[in-house]
Amino acid sequence: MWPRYAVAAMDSDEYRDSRGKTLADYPRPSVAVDTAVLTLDDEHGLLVLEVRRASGRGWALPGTFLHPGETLADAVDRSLRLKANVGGLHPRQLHVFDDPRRDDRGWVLSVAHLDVVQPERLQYRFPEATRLMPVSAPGRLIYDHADIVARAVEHLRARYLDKPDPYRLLGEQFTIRELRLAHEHVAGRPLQRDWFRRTMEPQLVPTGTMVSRGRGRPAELFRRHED
Amino acid sequence: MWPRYAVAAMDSDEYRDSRGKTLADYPRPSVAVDTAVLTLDDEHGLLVLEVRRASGRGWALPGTFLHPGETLADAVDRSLRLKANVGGLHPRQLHVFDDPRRDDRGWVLSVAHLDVVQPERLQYRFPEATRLMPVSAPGRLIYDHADIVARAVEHLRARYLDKPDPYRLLGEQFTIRELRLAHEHVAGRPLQRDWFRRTMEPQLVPTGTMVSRGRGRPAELFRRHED
DNA sequence: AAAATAGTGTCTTTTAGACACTATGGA
DNA sequence: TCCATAGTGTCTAAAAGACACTATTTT
Repeated sequence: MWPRYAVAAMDSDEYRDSRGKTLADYPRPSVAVDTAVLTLDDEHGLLVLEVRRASGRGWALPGTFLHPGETLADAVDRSLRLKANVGGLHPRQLHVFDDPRRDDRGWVLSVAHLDVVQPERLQYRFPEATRLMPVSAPGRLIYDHADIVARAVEHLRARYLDKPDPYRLLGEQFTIRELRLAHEHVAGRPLQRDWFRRTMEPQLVPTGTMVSRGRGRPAELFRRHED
Repeated sequence: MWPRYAVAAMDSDEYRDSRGKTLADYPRPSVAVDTAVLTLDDEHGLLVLEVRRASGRGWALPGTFLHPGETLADAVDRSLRLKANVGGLHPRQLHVFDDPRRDDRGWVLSVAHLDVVQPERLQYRFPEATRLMPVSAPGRLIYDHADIVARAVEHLRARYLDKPDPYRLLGEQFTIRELRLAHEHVAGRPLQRDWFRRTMEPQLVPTGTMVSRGRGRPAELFRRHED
């Protein structure tokens, strides 16, 4: 047990050692961001964007070190532009990986992020420095990046349970069928057609436009509510 | 758009500037942890532990800077022992606050945490350097600490919806009534007595022991499943 | 006896799931 | 015409919520 005066003296915002340094002057970790960028493919389902390591060997999620004056979202955005030529996204934090020995380059904390993009935004990505892999078989990834992909999918699943495409995998307008197929890819299992319509339709705005895609009766296009 | 060779050259794990420094040698942020320690009081409901600032003015959540070689959980544990004389907890990450200007002492990232403790563990806390406040009225807190409390409660509520006291606010054994009162304090609203028993009892192990607490028919003590 | 609490039976409402039917286009 | 898909009615099963009753204790 500590005497009470010790508490105030050792509070990090006032404590100074014999050389007059504050705790903030002591060694600091590098802070990195690593992002699982997910997108949707009609054939292969949910895909994750991977980038070739600088050494040329192996694949990783796009990431970078946090620069002074930058927010984490800024750093995620910068890393995606730089490593994969993808821009304009809305990253969300997932987890901080903090094992002091996780990175052989030194003391590096990594803030894992999730980002979701429409497939068209990935069409100009660097063709040889990047690849898209199914989230169910992301290949061999460095460090804890496979773990990040798993957390990203888990997060996405929870969000897609009862709301129509909250992360906007689809464009502005879509049929209920397209919406259901997207949700099935996220959920990793088939969803019931009638139940799906009845839960989602009240949360959408009908456009009145009918579209015929392939065989079968034309379907109505819906869009999201403004908010 | 960047030529492909630029990608490899600027990858953070190989890039060197004209002075041969890697990106990891560039300025790094201080990393702090701040923790909303929640506990339960029969009268006042959910309480949050606050500590007096070193300057003596104002209150804050307990926190500290991350030290080299330490995990975030280690830092949380250290800060609670040092500032409040509370130990042996199991913190969970909530969010990284990353506004470069959020702390007037410089560039400081803060990883917000939640921790839940049984009230007895707080009985030896520093009496004048700490206080316990209701989460609904935490008083004036510095920086974004009120936001951390709100996130902590929100997280707790989600976890307490359908599982019996997952964060162990209560001890080893308890009656269904005690469990329900704890859940009502977390939920911030009364819960239905019969529905609550029917959802929780199958998830508990009966001990066979009956206890009489105050008036009314004695109730059976239950305990959690081993896992 | 009165009041308070434990524990349970049962009814109603809501929701999820299942099945089936009609409607409307393309091949 | 056949087939695929859209859209809807309706039944069933499961879950949530509401109400009431009996049981057992303290005051």
